[in-house]
Amino acid sequence: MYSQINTNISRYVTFEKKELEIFNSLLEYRTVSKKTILVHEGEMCNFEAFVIKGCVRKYYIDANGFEVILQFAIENAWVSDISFSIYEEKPSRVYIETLEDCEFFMFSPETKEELFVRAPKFERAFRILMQRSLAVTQERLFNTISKTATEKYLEFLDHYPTLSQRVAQHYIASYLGISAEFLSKIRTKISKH
Amino acid sequence: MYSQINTNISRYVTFEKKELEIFNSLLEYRTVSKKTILVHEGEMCNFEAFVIKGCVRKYYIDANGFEVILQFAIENAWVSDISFSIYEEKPSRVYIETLEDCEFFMFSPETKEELFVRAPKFERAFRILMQRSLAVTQERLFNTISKTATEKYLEFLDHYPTLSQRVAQHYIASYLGISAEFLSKIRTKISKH
DNA sequence: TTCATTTCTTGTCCTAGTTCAATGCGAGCG
DNA sequence: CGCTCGCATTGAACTAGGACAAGAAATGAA
Repeated sequence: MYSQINTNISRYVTFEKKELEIFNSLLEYRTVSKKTILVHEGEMCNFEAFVIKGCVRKYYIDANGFEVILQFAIENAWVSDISFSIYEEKPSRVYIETLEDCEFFMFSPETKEELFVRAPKFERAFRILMQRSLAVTQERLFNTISKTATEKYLEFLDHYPTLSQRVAQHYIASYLGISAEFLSKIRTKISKH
Repeated sequence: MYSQINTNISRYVTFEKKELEIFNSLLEYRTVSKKTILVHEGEMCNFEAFVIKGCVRKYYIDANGFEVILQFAIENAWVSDISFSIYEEKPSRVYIETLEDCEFFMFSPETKEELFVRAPKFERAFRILMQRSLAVTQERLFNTISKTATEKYLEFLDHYPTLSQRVAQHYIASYLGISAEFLSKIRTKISKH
């Protein structure tokens, strides 16, 4: 049960058995059914979640009421609203919603702090995870600015080959920052070569 | 001399005098004159820099040879290519260039590691800095996708009021993901209300 | 002070992507 | 089994923003 998350957290930092035991003991296992909203705008995002199974989307709603998907998280990915910071106590501006039936491991900010006190090496692991998320987000920002819709879509397929089978097209369009109709047109053009 | 950077690093974590002394002793002070490129594409980015004075830009060059500015860093900001990771040994894809004469404090990856060994609490401070950068980048991604060019420009002015006086318009355009000509048109429209 | 280089502006034409319908099409549900 | 209802497709008209070109203004080196 813990092997997935332990492999994930050990990717850049090597832990001793004892440290992983502390880690595992603090995790909260939770199943959530399809189409459940875990965080609403304006609420506090009081968890950090590791996806064991399933798929979620994290999104903002813009001034005109349009959803903008910031992240899809599938198996072995982490999701939370990091713009929330315990230090600033700002409420979340994002929504996090399951797209499939999901299994998670979750942390509250308090248990995360407890983890850092009891096994400080995790501070390092989470720093590196954070760093990688930042790298991914910067890459995405660059793509969003510099590539055409078609290029973005092809890159998406390349990068997340399974996801296009699992989530609705209009979610992918929202992730890419284009309209659902235009994505459909791109797809028909691509399919005829 | 160290007060700026010590205030910055102590913003979310409280350090003892001794810890700050270790930190300061590992910093490398460096002055760099205007229009110097600190990292070229394909090179390793072997530093993390804190801007004491001056202004730099960090940018990619896209497939068509266009620059896309990812970040401006002015006084009290950190800049480095985080997509570089010691763990992956990938060469940098970004350029970092000074726009004014600059003063920096710099870390190499090795001295950063040394810092973490000698004063592990810094691991936490850098995790939180990372977290904040991620929040800023996500906000920018959201704005890039959901706002019009005019909205983005007004928000930029609001967010970085001094920067528009300090850097060339076409750099701001590149940061906003729009053409320099179009930014000029936006500006004339705004100035006539 | 002058010349050169870079930056900014303005106009015209052009295109990638949007908006708004209308229609088709599965999949879940009674 | 048929009926929704959300999802995808297609088309036509529209627009935000880009590309190009040429001139004006500012900066800076000698």
